[in-house]
Amino acid sequence: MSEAAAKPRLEQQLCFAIYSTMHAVNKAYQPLLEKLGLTYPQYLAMLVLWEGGDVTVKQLGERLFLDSGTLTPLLKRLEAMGLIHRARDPKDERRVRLTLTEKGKSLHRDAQPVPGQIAAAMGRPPEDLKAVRKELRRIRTALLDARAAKEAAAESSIPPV
Amino acid sequence: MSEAAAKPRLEQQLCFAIYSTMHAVNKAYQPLLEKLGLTYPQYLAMLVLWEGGDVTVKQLGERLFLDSGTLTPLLKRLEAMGLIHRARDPKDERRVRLTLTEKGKSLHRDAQPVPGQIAAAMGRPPEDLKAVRKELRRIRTALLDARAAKEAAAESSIPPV
DNA sequence: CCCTACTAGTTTGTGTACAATTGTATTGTA
DNA sequence: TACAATACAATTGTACACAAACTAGTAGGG
Repeated sequence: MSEAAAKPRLEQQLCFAIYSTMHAVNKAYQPLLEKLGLTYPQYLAMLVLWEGGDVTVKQLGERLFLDSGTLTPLLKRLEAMGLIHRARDPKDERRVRLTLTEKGKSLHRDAQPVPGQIAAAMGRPPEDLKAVRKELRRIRTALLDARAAKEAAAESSIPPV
Repeated sequence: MSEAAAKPRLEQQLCFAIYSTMHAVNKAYQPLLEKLGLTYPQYLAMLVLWEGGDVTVKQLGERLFLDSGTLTPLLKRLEAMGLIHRARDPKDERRVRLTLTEKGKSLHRDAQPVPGQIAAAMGRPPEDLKAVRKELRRIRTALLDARAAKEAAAESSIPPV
């Protein structure tokens, strides 16, 4: 008889909160990144490259938790924009090394205000958000580990632990 | 000279934590939902329909924070699977009402264990996750409000507040 | 009643995401 | 050296996600 049973379960799910907040984040970035000509995933890739040195596609994928199927077309677009250069590593032709062009490097300056504007839109000092960030990363790790454990168990007949 | 300046900024960003955790969530759901023949967004739509009554596309979009451009093809797939029925509302032909088929209703039973399995994979009792969920929803609202305020300001020459 | 504005949904085009497959290069091992 | 196993990236096919343009239906003011 209590109304609790009839109450929406959707809004009570953490996963949906992550899902819908991600969309809101994307929409918040969109007008800021539009000026730079970037999408949010493209911006993330540029963030990694701005941090330093040249990187392989695999290394970028490990940082962003994305595979080459997603990154290859994304990186081709960045290359077409003249922001990066893609070239097979002469030392290991399997790898593709990514380097910033001058245009790509100079875009870093234009992107400086972005994090601050997003933080402002979130409406709370970064300290308060640290706990959320930390917990999200713990969840991410837990979910990915559970997945990896299951895959390992499926491949070998040896049960995990 | 401090190493802090050289430290990766990507991992310090809450937005990236949301972004990458969302992907992990998606991957965690995938093997569970595969048995039901659903994707995660399709599952969310079914959750709303399972909650009760028939719903219009617009109402569903408000619940899921998705627009009709995303929902129309998704709902067509659910209809093709025989899970839902889509029909124009005779009272207002602009609206499309969504109703569950018997097959769609019976799928609810098969989906019962899913939330529990996901919660288990997250590796912490739901109480600990409530704070995160709450804060994410606050962030989502703040970002969407900021966006709405900007749109309103752009449309009228009257400055907001 | 007519005409305009508005609303709901569909379509189109671009850009992620990812599983699965393919192609090429490297490594390990007999 | 041969040659199987592995590793890295690209390709293919499916499914979101959203802006913008489009279609059709409704409501409101004259």
